[in-house]
Amino acid sequence: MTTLKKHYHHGDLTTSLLESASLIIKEQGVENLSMRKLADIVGVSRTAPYHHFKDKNTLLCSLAEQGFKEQEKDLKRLTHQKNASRESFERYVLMYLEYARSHSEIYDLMFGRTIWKAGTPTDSLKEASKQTFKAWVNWVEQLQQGGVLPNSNTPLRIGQTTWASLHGLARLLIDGIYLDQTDQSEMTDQMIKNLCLNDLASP
Amino acid sequence: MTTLKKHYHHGDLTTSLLESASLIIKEQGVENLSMRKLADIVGVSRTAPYHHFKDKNTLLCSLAEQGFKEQEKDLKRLTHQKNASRESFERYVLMYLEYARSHSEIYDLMFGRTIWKAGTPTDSLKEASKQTFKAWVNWVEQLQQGGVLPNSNTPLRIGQTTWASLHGLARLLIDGIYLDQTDQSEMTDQMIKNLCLNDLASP
DNA sequence: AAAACTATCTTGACAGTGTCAAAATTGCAC
DNA sequence: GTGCAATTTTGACACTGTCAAGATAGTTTT
Repeated sequence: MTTLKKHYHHGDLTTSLLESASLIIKEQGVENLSMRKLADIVGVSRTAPYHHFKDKNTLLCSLAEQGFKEQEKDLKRLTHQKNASRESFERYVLMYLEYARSHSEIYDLMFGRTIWKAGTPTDSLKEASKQTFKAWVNWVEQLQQGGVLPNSNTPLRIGQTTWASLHGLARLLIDGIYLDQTDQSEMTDQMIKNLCLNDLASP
Repeated sequence: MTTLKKHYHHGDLTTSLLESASLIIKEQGVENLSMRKLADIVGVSRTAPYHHFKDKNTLLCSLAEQGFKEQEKDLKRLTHQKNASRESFERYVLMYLEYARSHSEIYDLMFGRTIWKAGTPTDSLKEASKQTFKAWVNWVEQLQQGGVLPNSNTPLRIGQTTWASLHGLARLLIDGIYLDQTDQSEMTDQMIKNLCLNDLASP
């Protein structure tokens, strides 16, 4: 973005576009990203991006895909660590919510309707999201075996519901409905309690 | 919408716009609602709507507000019914998810970023949503007293988290991420189990 | 070396969007 | 009927995504 060559051929427009787009949506939100502004910032004509991305939707899918890849890496690291303790799970929940907060626009692309309903998810994106979810379910399985998450159902089902809960919380924190910082942290604490298997041992 | 008078003055443009807008977003999604098309359908010029709604955002807020009002009514009915049983809660959860599914576009307006983040919620909308949430918390309190929801925290906090979970599930069902019908119903069942206080009585 | 080819980028154009300012039309109170 | 206020229209502007056709540069072939 900073290095703008004045050659006819840009060099590596594809990644340049992705980087700039990522920056724009981070700072101004996805609704303020236009292909034309993006092209302008990268220093190229309006339609140049269309030789690297079929359309705007495809570009957004690419952005979302990066997010999934990153999340999958985090999950796999946790799973290989083989530390399925409650503390470990708590750390992940906090990490998940922090990611959602600090990359709220990417998060919205990953799970929001912009791509999944209004747009059309790329095959590549669908695959990435599926892979990430699989990594999540794997970790949930470990957490069940570690006695952190309930064993009352399959890893898939427990994974779906606890993730839905986490996702719901993330959305509320992100979408501008809950802004009070105190509420946010206490909601998170309570949510963890809701998700985890209660320790029923008497004191 | 069906009755189009050819007078200069439309009669009741405000409600006519709301009705048509509601129909359009239901059938084509909120991203396919344009002020111009809307005006055209109602049989009025492009800018006529702007004398009834400050801008598109305000119109959408009005739509969302209707949704909140309806939801509040449902909740108050439940509360006055004083039947804080698990069955009653289950019915509400199913009803909530069914509303989200069948009015997915309105639901998205009520809780999504279109209004709350990308746009600016009207004072009137903020008030309506606050009122609805209060009604929800009131019912949660009854459910806690009825031993359906956990008593480990205040009605506000428990209300926030269980609603977040419900909302997360609703979003997944709505936003096109989970489409498989079998998964949907089993996820719902499991979610209810997660939310409710487990009956620990031995058989 | 020149010529042919391919990848990349640009210009021009079209249909669509939200919304503002000024002008036109109408219904109602007097 | 006259005046006023509510309502609607026309014109305009600055945007948007994206297509078709042409221009340019780097690469390969001869």
